[in-house]
Amino acid sequence: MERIERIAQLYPVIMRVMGRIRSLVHEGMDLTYNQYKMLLTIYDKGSCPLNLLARELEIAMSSASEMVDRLVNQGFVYRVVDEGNRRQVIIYTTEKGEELIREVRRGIIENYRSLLARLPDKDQERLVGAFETLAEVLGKLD
Amino acid sequence: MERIERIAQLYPVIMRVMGRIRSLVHEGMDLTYNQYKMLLTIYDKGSCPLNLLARELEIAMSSASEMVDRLVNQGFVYRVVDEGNRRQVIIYTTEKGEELIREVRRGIIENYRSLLARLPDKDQERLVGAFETLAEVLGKLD
DNA sequence: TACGAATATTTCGGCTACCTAAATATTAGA
DNA sequence: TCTAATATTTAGGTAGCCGAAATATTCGTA
Repeated sequence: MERIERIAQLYPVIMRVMGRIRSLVHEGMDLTYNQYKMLLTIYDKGSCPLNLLARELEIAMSSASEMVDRLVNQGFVYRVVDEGNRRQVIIYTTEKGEELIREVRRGIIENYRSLLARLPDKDQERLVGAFETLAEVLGKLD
Repeated sequence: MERIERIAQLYPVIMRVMGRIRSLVHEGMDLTYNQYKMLLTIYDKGSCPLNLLARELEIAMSSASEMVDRLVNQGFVYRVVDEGNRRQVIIYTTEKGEELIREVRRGIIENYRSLLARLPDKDQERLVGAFETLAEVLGKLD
């Protein structure tokens, strides 16, 4: 079969299984995957202005603002007006949010571990290799 | 770095780019990706009872029913009560739906083609290879 | 054969996640 | 000192997803 068609055929298969992996790995966490990504982005920087958050997560500012609302309601982050530029709002993680993100992160690694344990060592190595190739090659399309 | 951590690190990177590819490839189509998947499933079988549709797309019956509503509203499919088992509803594509799916399918292939054209031949080959490895290895986790 | 259990679907209420456009507020610049 | 640019929020929509409740229909059995 032609190369393009092969890719068009494999794409949905891979997306489906990748999605499945995501739900297995994030199962039982107290955050949706998107909330996890957002909280992690803030946590890794210590704090993050909303506009940067939207840019990094590649979503509209209004979407980011709504997601922050949900994280605020759950007590994981809070907003502070930037006194150096009062138009800007900076998001900080709460203690509760930091504890959660560390816990979820550990849980995710553990879930990856037990998921991968179902594969023979050789396949695990092939998986890592394929992931690395993909990250590199697809990165060029970005 | 440990293998598990490398996978945990690469997973979101790949998901992000795969999602990006999806939106590039499906850009300008008159169907969302999920609607495309559903319509294609029906089209490939000629028709499909709702319960089977839900099972194949791995969504709740109620979700499938809503998606069918949207496809019906757009004039791409219609419902028929199965006379052999009047509890069951069978979904058929309309002429309009069949024309659309053929057109969208061609468009998707074309979009893949121009997307991949941005990669040197060698990388295209690596991409197919990585996709095939992933499909095989991840399939075992399913 | 009548009746309760199983099956198939739809509807309802509720949630996340997205978007655009409009409304506010603040700051920068001419 | 105004106007333009910047940052955010709010309002109004849509897709997609779920579980539970409401309907219909069919199956199996007493």
